[in-house]
Amino acid sequence: MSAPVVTRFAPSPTGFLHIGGGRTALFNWLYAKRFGGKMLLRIEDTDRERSTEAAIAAILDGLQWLGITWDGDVVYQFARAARHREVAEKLLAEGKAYYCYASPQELEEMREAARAAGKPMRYDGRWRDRDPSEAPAGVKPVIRLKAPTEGETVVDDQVQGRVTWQNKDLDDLVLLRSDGTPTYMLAVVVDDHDMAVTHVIRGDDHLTNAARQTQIYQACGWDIPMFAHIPLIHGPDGAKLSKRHGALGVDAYRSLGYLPAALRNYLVRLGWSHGDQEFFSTEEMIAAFDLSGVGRSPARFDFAKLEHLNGHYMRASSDEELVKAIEVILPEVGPAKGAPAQLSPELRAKFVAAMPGLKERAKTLVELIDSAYYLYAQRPLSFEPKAEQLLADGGRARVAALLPALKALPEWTAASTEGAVRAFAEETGAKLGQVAQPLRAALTGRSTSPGLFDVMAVLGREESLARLEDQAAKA
RNA sequence: GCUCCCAUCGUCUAGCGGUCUAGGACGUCGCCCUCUCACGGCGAAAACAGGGGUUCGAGUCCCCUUGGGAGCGCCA
Repeated sequence: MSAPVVTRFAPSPTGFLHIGGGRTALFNWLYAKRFGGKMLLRIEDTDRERSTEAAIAAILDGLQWLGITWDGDVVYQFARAARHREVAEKLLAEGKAYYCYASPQELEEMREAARAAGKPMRYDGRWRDRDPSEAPAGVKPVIRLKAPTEGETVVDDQVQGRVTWQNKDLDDLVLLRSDGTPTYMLAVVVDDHDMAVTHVIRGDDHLTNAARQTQIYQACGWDIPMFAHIPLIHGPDGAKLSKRHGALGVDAYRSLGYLPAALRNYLVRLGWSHGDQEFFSTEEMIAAFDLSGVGRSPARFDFAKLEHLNGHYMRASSDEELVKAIEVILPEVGPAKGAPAQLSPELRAKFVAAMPGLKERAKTLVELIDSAYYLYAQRPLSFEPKAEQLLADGGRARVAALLPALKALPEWTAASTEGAVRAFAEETGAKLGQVAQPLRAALTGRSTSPGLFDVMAVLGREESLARLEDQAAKA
């Protein structure tokens, strides 16, 4: 009987949930689901200066939007400080850790000297074997781990393979700060142990930390969890995905008009693969996910591919789902694009009716809103340059000539208007496109749109004829 | 500087010694479909970083070089 799988996502609340964190959370979640285990959520808020309530809210909100759930209550690391200190003091009592009275300035000098000499920048262990009686008066000491000086520390990583460090290269890290609060290194180990975490899946910027944490586990005599360090996501330029390179919070992707399912599918394929499969439903992801499929090299973030996936998921969505998704972001992105912040029942009905033609042509919800301009546009319409050109180049005359036939239609449907327009084109010896394009321009203000006759059907007789008359009058 | 990690088309990747004249996807470029734009279909260009080994045989194993990345805090 092996212990049930327990993974955890442990962000520090110093900012929004960025895309890399989102993927880490996704991998942890998938792994837990795959093996019938649990994913825990721990907020690493021991940095009291930088942790904020707003960031915690943003992270929780981001996870929720992505559809990633966690088991049990959220664990706040700062609340466990007493337990962390207890472990540090236990190690101290057992002789596996010691008080270090070196001042920050002393440490800085040590680093400077090492840098100047081209040596590794490590703590030199000056208090490791000194008697506490030599302690300078009035200095609050930190507690450092008495790390092994010989031999090696090995991390058997599920993604990176077997990674080895010479212990002489690792220094005595601080476990407890002079103010009695735990360092990240200690807190992570104690929490993961107490939370019974079996698999630590995180970014490979933590790979070196895994070695140092392994030493803490060993000093405590605890079982070491499986480690899996996944490669980082880079920006399109290959550099680290940083804020200045446009690293966005997941909330930004929502505003950009991406669907959670699309982002999840994009993210899971960034660094992980399952043969040639590109599309994964959530169920398929869970069934197929494993650490053995995770690659070791960093991936660049590619918006073009994300857009393609998003278009795929939009087309696969029902009209009603799409309109609902639009309504979520409309208050935020609508007004700026000249669209309403909310859909009236009448407009909403038009959106639903036009959705089949609209969703074929958009890659994001924002594009969808934009291309639906003709639905919420008020007369007189504004025209894009290309549309204006179509009308100016004899288009208005054609619209005017065709108008009587459309007005005479006994019923107003896509089929009936199409019949009238085709008949008109045939009579006048024009190609359908020569008639359709000016009509499109007059009706939508654009040179591109969903099928012309669907547009007229959704707009209705009255509005369609009014827009056409607006142009015919100027012919 | 020191330690560690990585390296297949522009990008994400398949490949786990022979089935690779290297496959898929995005993007790009043609053609088809067509009332526009998309979607869809068909097709094309496009990669094993370089050099040494090991082996009957290397994209696949080892070493070096080069190029990326991460870490080196009383931050997380």
